[in-house]
Amino acid sequence: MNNGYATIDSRLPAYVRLRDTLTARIGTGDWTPDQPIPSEARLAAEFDVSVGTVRKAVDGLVDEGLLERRQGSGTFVRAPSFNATLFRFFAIRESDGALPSIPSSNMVLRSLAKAPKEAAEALGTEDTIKIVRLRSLLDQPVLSEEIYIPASRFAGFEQLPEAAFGPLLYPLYFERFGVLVKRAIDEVSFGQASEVIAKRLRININDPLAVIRRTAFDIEGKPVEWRIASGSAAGFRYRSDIN
Amino acid sequence: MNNGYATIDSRLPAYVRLRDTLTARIGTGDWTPDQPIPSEARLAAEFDVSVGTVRKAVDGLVDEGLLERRQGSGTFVRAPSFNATLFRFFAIRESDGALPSIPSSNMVLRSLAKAPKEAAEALGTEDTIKIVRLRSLLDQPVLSEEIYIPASRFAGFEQLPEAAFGPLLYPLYFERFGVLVKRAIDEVSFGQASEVIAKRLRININDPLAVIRRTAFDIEGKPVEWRIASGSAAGFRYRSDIN
DNA sequence: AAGTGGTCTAGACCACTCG
DNA sequence: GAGTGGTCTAGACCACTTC
Repeated sequence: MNNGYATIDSRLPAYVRLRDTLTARIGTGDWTPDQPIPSEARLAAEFDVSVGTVRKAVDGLVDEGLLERRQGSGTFVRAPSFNATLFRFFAIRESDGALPSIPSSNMVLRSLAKAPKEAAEALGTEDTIKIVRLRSLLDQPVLSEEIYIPASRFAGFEQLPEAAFGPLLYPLYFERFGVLVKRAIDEVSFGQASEVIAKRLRININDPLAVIRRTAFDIEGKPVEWRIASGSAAGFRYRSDIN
Repeated sequence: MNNGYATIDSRLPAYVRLRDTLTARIGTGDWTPDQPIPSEARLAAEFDVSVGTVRKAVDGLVDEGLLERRQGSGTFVRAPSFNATLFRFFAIRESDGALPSIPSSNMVLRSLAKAPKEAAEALGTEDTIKIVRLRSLLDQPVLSEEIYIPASRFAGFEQLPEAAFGPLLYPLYFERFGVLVKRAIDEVSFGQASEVIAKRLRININDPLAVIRRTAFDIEGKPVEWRIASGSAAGFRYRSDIN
């Protein structure tokens, strides 16, 4: 890992420095997913290294999922593919009919708030923006989410227009705040519905509840989001692919 | 993916053919984790390719976790590292005291058996060996497991001496049957304890239950194990690292 | 036909481990 | 000091996409 600070040169291998440089360039949004980035030969010339070294740098970013090669066309920035990777736990189904779609989202609250202990520990700060959402499938609420993000990195988030929000937050993080979620740790457990949660989900108090806590990290490994999501345990499915 | 059969030559790139050849050689156990495999230069000579091509083949296997490079020493077969990767869901704790250790295991039953529908579908065969285990932490049963493995690939499994079994099955699969678990899909859900399960786990009938279904796959992507594990929902934790 | 990534080579020198 | 992997080069030819 790195120390969390801008690790520019030191005496790292050329391909590592190039990789970091490219990562930064991707992060700024200079390059868009619809245009190829400069060709390997061009990059080699620009950075005064051999094509082989460029390939090795690009290889790393392809592995990380940031870039995508298309033979004959060029190399492209990948539109964040949170679809497949980070949203596997919405394989919630109703009465055995498979429903793999992404739930719609209703914003309940957005405000500056002091993070609760668990979130503050995960994020390393109490100074956060709190987001409460209700996610529904076919107008049926299935998941109640409480999300905390560091106010320092998401300044102004609480004032974004409603229209800016789609069903997924991570693309928004990236587009508006340059925060790219790269990795997350989920923890699934079971509990019972509190009064508030029961009302939101339209279930009874003390009904069994599935609870997912997630800490999400950016490219540099710094925590950028903590969330806790609750849904009725009945019919709940969490799928995880272990490689 | 490949078709599941020995995909030797066809007109694949040299590094792919070499990678497959090396994989096969690792699978047979010719190479042991305590001895380096032949050096890159040696492999290049043996297979009549350049060192760069050998590196690319080895790179792939390192990424897959089958090999491990040690600069100055050589490249080694990795002792199956199921520890870190495939056993993340045993972060079960008791009353808030973190207990990250691997649970011990008591064999309850081993026999040839017709797989239940779910297992048969996952494995593609009904002809299986059934294993029932009880896993405990500090003499407290925490997880009841029912495991099905294809009889064709694990012939004689039901007759292995008790002594052959450690707390983990995957190393055994590899050492005795050459089956290397490479990937698995877990599904966590919620249920209630049946009479049998309740008795095994020493809880009450209908107590809330966490249920984990897993399908495990070998290097070639063929399913080699289906299991269902149940534990009391209270205090249950399933951790998942998403990259 | 031009330009891109995909494969492959043959060699150089460096950094590290080990006897 | 010998042997190993780690980095890097400069070039070749192939396969594919696009115009």
